[in-house]
Amino acid sequence: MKKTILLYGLSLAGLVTLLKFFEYRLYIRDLSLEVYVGVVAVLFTALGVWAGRRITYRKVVLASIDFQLDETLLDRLGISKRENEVLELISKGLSNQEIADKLYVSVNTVKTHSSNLFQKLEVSRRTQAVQRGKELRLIP
Amino acid sequence: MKKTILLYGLSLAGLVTLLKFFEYRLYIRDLSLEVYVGVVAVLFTALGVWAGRRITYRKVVLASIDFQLDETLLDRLGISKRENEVLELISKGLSNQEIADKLYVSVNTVKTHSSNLFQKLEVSRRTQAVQRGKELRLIP
DNA sequence: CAATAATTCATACTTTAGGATGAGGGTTAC
DNA sequence: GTAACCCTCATCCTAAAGTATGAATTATTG
Repeated sequence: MKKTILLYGLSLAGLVTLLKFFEYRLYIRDLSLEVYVGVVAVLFTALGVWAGRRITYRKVVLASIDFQLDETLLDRLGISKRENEVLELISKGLSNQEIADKLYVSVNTVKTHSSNLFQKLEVSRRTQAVQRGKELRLIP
Repeated sequence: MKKTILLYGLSLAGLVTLLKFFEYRLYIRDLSLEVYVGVVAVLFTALGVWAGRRITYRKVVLASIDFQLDETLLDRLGISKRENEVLELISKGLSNQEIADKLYVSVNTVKTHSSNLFQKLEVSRRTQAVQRGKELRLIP
């Protein structure tokens, strides 16, 4: 955000310099008012496009990357921390064994977690769990 | 797209009208050049922001909604129509049996398709296939 | 402290998935 | 027509996933 403000400030400074240059030439009378205003319009349109793209990009794209989990949703569904971890790893395409290795627990434990998780998500397979998890915004 | 162009044209027309009004007042000498240029700058910045947002929104958001499959990609990977269908249904969380029912074929056939599919996607499980399929933009 | 919930693990069993292979029928292109 | 695909199906086998149940441990909370 600070970077954006800085960039915006620098752009504005550059623009003002440019404008003053054109304004100077306007008073020297080798530039018509129409051309001057045209230059201003083009420059500020470009600035606006740049800003608009940046704002929208941050809103839309970064919002989906900087995924923030709704903790209260987990509570409502009665999904524990561990179960949620398992869900995330399942969604990454890991097998139960790989999940077990990553969490330093046995496969049986992973199976228990996933089984309980499926009940709470009202599904019966891991692929469905991933779908449901994305619907509920439990996973990105 | 046509709508965008139409809107853009109308906006420009409105802007030009506004500008001519201000230009008129400028010549009447009750407006300074600085104010006139300031108005121009603000108006065109707003126009740019609007256009920039719209362009980015269409690119980013609508591209993910109006999913369009790249046929050449399927060719390059050697994935057949049927295999691609199976991939889509897998990504929807269906079991092999459910896929078989939906496609009116036997489970064995679905297994053959999915097995061949996994080889072409270089994965070994359906969850990984879904991941890879999304990476490659084979599925939305 | 007692009740509750979460985490861990095991065992036994069923179901689903996946791999390997062969094979018949249909299209398409050379 | 025949070679190359694609789609279909089957069989056999292994691996992974999922269900059910019980139990021990550890926080946590009333």
